[in-house]
Amino acid sequence: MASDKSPAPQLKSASGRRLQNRDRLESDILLQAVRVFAESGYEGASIATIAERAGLSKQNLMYYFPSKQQLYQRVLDDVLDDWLARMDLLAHPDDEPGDVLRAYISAKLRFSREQPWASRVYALEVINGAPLYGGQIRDRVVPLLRKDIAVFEQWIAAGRIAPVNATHLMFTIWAMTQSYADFSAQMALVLDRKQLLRRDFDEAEQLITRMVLAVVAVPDLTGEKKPP
Amino acid sequence: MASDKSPAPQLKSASGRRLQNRDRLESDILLQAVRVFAESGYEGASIATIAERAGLSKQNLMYYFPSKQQLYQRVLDDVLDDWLARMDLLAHPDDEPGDVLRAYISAKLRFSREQPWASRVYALEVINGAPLYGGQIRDRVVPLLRKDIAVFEQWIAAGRIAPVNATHLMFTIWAMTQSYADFSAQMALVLDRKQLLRRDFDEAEQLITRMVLAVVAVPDLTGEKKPP
DNA sequence: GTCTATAATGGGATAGAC
DNA sequence: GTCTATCCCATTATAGAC
Repeated sequence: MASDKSPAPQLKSASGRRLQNRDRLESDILLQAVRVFAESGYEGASIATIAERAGLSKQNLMYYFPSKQQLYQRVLDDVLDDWLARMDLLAHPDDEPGDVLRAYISAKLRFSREQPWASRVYALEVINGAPLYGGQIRDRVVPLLRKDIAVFEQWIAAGRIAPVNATHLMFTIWAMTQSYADFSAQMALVLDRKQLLRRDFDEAEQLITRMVLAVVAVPDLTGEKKPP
Repeated sequence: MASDKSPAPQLKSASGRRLQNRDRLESDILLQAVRVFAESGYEGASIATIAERAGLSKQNLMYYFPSKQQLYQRVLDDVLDDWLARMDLLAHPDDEPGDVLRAYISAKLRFSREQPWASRVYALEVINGAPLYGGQIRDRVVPLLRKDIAVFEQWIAAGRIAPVNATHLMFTIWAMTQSYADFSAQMALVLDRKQLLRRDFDEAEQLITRMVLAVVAVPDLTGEKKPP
């Protein structure tokens, strides 16, 4: 995480504290930045707003992040890092397809619940056609999605799940789970609450899991009815 | 469509042509505006860009739409008008649930295919928390969604479909169909094409329909296997 | 209705003192 | 590393001639 090129090992405590301070400031800035970018988009977000919320001056912020674009790309990098780390679940293609799918849906929904701003910033970029981040998506996200789709296809070839269009199955799982972050404002209006509750996510998880398992014809063992 | 308050009936052809001209200019502007707003968001879009693409000067555009906000709200109004007109399908709750669901999914996907910019502008607004358009969403969209959800619940109560969470069923249908407009850039990258093809939408429709019908336990009669 | 000119604002970025 | 001051540019919006 932190760069390892500290040139003054003799003052370890002081420089360490300084480094810690800098890291803390940077993460404060990034925490506010992801929210502001999610609320207003790249152009709509202003450095001044981010700085104000993080409790420092605009010019001081620009000491840590020399340009708005660099800050934005760093925000997206962190979003991807977090998401990719959580989504390494389909790396076990030999497990039960039902278990893997359940875990995948659960992890993706959890990301929507815990990091809604991250999800939204990424969505905004994709909707706009990924003008600033298309390269990273091509290099980091697309290969992962393709790998997951290949796993689905192996399962189909081995007769472990019913034949479906694996690519679109991935797209729909992505769409359903993602929307609980991106469209939560509209969902909250329909449900007549200020924001989505844990319960809503649990109910969503149950339904999405049932839909996916039903279409690939894997017995649904989640919940209510248990074998006697 | 055109306003009927023409004050000079004696010059019907001239004033009519003028009115026609104005309408044509307005619709040209709106056509470009929805694209630019979809590509860059509200703040990122500039009047100058819209005017340039529509083939007139920035100041001239502002003669027809006195402010950026008014233009934006008019764009969103038109998006909603189009969408609401197409989505009046669940108004026939006595038809076969399977037929209604098929038609609904098909119409929503068609909207994503034919009006991707409209879909994206709306999505951008919702993701940002609907700061400028929340009132209209509450007044026009939410009641419609609630009505559709109530239809699902009537079907469940009558035993015509399996018991599911009707609200989240609506959310997932919305999510899956919407994403074929909003996330088409990423989908195209995964599929290694410049843009989605008609075929992709057809395959999506098949899978989404199968998923929805499977989870509500309605026999799926779409396609491949027909009774002899 | 369309043009030129211009206000007025806001935001990103830089320079330099401390 | 943090602050003050400032530059520079893009953009919305208005005024007024034709």
